[in-house]
Amino acid sequence: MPDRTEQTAHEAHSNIGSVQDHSGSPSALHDPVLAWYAVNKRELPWREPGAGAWAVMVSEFMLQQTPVNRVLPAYQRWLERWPKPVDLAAEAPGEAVRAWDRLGYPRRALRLHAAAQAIVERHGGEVPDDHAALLALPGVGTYTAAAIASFAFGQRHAVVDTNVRRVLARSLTGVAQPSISPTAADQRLAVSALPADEPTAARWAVASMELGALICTARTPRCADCPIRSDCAWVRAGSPPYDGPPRRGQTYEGTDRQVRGRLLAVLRAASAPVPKTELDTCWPEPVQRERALDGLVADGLVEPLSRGRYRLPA
DNA sequence: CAGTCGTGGTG
DNA sequence: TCACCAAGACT
Repeated sequence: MPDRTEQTAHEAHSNIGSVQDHSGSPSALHDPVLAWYAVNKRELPWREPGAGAWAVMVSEFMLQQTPVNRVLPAYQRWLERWPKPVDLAAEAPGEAVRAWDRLGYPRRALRLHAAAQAIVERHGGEVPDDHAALLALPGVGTYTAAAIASFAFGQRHAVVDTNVRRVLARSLTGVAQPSISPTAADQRLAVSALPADEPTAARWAVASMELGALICTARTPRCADCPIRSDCAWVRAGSPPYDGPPRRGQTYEGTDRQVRGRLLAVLRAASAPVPKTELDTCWPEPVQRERALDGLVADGLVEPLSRGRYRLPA
């Protein structure tokens, strides 16, 4: 437990630049969150000391929109099979899609494969430590570039994922939920909350994210166990409910995504090319079925062969 | 920039 | 039960 006395009267000189009025002071959060993390962090394979940047990168790709518990087995198998970028780069992209299993969003598998090839071609087979170089890799966006640079190389970057956006929205801005999609304001807020010192900033990045994953959760936050509850602007305001616009529910039944998922499941399970007649059994409605299959081919997830047969890309 | 892209666990 | 949610990227 962090040994903090009750809030040491926040100075009234509040604001940083143009960001909205935070009722909390970012620096007041650092020590409690870091201390909490030291005690409560999960032991995850990509966090082990010898994991390396490739392990971090693989985990980050898999964790894009997929929960930790579902990533773990696929992650283990992946690194066992492809311990270095060059190992994956030498494989057919379809093997990456197959090994991706049912993690969802299989284009991530394709992008990770392409990123491995780019790492071999541009960086001698080593995951680059430069933020701009990372950002230039397929499938690496603002978040993932910062995450790899911070987690794997200890650099100082604002690592802004949905967890961090929620933690900052509550603790600093005082609202129940962050904006629906990431905004420039979120990014600025995260930058302003970053410790100045590089190693401390790197620890803050994982720690604040972990806090969002374990305590400051979306549905039912465990405020009673939160190390910064006494400094949290949202708690101080009486934990007001979310009052913004309704969040779009993501329907799945009957969508192209469901059809794509079914088609790809058949192809993943097949060791030989699959006749289209077999794929046709995946979905009764022909127009949507064709559209889904065409989409998969266009995305490079499926390769059409002669005589109406299909397979994962070679 | 809003839409698209999988899958499964859960409150 | 069923809507909501999970370490986003890309167009």
